[in-house]
Amino acid sequence: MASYTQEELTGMVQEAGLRVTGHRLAVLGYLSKVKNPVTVYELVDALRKKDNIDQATVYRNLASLHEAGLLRRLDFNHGHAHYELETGRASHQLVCSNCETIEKIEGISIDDTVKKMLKKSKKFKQTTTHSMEIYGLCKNCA
Amino acid sequence: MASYTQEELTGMVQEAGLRVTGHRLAVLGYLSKVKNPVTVYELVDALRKKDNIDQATVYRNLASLHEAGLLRRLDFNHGHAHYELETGRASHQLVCSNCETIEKIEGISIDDTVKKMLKKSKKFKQTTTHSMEIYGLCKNCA
DNA sequence: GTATTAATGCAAATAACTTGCATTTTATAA
DNA sequence: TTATAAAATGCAAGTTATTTGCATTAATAC
Repeated sequence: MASYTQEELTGMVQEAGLRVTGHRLAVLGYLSKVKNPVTVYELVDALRKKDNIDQATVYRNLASLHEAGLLRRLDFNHGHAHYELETGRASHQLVCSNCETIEKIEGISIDDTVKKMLKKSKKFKQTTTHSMEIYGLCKNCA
Repeated sequence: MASYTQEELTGMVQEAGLRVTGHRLAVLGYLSKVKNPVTVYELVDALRKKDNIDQATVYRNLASLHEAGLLRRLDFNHGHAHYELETGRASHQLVCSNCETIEKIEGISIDDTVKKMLKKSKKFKQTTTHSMEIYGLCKNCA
């Protein structure tokens, strides 16, 4: 999606107050290149082809980057998490309830809806960025 | 939320093509009485107080009822699934990204948004019911 | 009622994810 | 630079949520 340069990624990591390591940059770099949220398995698999990275390291990096606000963690009821770069903008996707197909939809806004929800809420008065998953059947499964 | 009579629950199970058992009715009955989606743990805990039900049975009933379209399975990035009755209507909730607070918000519609998303989609041409989770910080955590 | 097939309990197995610990590396200070 | 404190890493082992195998029991169909 975004595809940052190595220098930009380094800057992002530093500004987040984290140390710059090859593995950390690799995780972030990979996520900056894909268009759909990826699973940890996919990430480990892809990074293993270049570096010798352990899955524990991948999990720890995902956790620290997420904690620092650089990543978004998504769940599509597939039994494992998906991650994507945190762009600051909302993240909306269609998810197949039968197979593991997902499709990110860009260019729509539900800010008004979120405002309405907050107005009705008793427990929340603010939100951070949000994600929305709409379930259905993909063309293949329909 | 809905709170059906025993007869109504029985009818729902039969129409779904499933056998009517005490445990199955208990699971469905419990879910028909709570207002927010519940965790499996909460369900097991609550049902254990009345019946001697095994957690494997709870999981299997949740799976069969979900498969039959009577339940909705939700995930709030808490590491465990939540379930609620499938009402046919959309399910919208605010979710705290810090603690486990969730709040179901009723009475809003995002049908237009879903239509827009489908129009932009390449992989989907229909959706079933949907759920939307908006993340933020609850008043307690803010 | 009896047969068929699904439901259940219990224990063991998986899958996703986390942690402990000894060993590098990175960033900071001298 | 070089020394140092703190964080990152690999590896193996541990958790937690969820699933499964199997023998037994109960629900529906005939």
